[in-house]
Amino acid sequence: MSRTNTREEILREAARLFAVVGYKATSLTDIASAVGCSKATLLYHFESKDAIFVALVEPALRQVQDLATRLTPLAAGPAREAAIVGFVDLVLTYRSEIALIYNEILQLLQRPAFAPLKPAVDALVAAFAGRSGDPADEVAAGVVLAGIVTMVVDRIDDAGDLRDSLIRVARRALVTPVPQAED
Amino acid sequence: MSRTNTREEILREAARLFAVVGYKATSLTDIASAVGCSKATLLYHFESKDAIFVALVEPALRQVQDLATRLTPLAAGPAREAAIVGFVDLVLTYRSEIALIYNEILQLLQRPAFAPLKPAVDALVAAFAGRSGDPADEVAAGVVLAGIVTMVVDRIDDAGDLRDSLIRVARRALVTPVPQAED
DNA sequence: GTCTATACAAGGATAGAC
DNA sequence: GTCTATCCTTGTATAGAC
Repeated sequence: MSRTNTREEILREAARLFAVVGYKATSLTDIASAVGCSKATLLYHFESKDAIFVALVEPALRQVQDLATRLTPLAAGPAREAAIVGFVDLVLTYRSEIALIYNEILQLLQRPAFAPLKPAVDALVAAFAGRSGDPADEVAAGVVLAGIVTMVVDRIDDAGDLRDSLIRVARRALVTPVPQAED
Repeated sequence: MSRTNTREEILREAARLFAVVGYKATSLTDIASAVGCSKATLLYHFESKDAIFVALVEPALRQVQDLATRLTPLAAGPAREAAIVGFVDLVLTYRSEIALIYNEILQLLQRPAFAPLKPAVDALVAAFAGRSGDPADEVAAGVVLAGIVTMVVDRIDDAGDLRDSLIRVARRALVTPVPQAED
């Protein structure tokens, strides 16, 4: 099969497959058959499976670096505001590429053994959100919950004030009014 | 080699290896040689490599469910506070087990192609933290940054107010005073 | 319970023809 | 540029002796 843009097709199909089943779970054979070519053709256009992945996320990588560069000359206050808005927009723009990376975890969590986790996490998120039912509050709750988990892994050897810092940022982030219950 | 607690030893060594090199990157052969037994012995005690992993994270899973259950009878306000403190403590307690899951991503990010990402993320975190240098502010910054990324992936199909919600929670969470610069 | 030996499948990657 | 065929390695799992 002859094409003008085999390389692009490989990237497109690889992105689709990585997004659906994850990077590790996608084999060169899978990509090849999706594209309609052989594994050898894949490896003619890309040095390795790894290289395909890197090619996919590379534009996003560059944009993060650009954002960081743009922040450098700014004073602390404006830098923070620019970082917040710039980062949110960046992440939204490259959500598919980021999902490629996060899917490695989602694959793990989708096993039957983890099924009971979902309702428990939902209950936690609702509690974080003050049971308001407001989507904005649930987003905030999700940010806090996921952020806490990530930071603990990131600072796995921390022996200091991590606990207090986490609790304080969570309280700050979740300052919406709580609906009054009567009993 | 005869042991009273081969099963425990398998879990211990598997946890160590999974934590160091990741789940996927750890083979049954690796675990067997760390324990000092054969692959066949591993598979006598556990149905599969997967079963070893599940056995490792299962206690953490149960604790999350327990926490969610404890929150159920509480009113919104107390539930939120109990959720925050309970969740932080839970995550800190089971950090190693959680790291097992997150290592799948960390493996990806540790490749050479992603090396330039680290300084860029550090700059973003510093900007989020208002360049205060305070560790507590950097923890807050990390929570917000990681939380935003996770939520965007989680709500990948969102077409609504996600952007605004994210920006607002970030501003709320990062309300520390910013050092004044003179120019 | 534990071992050795082995079977089996699948993945990434390469050689060389066309 | 693309293919077929093949190689090598690794992971999972089983059989059967001890």
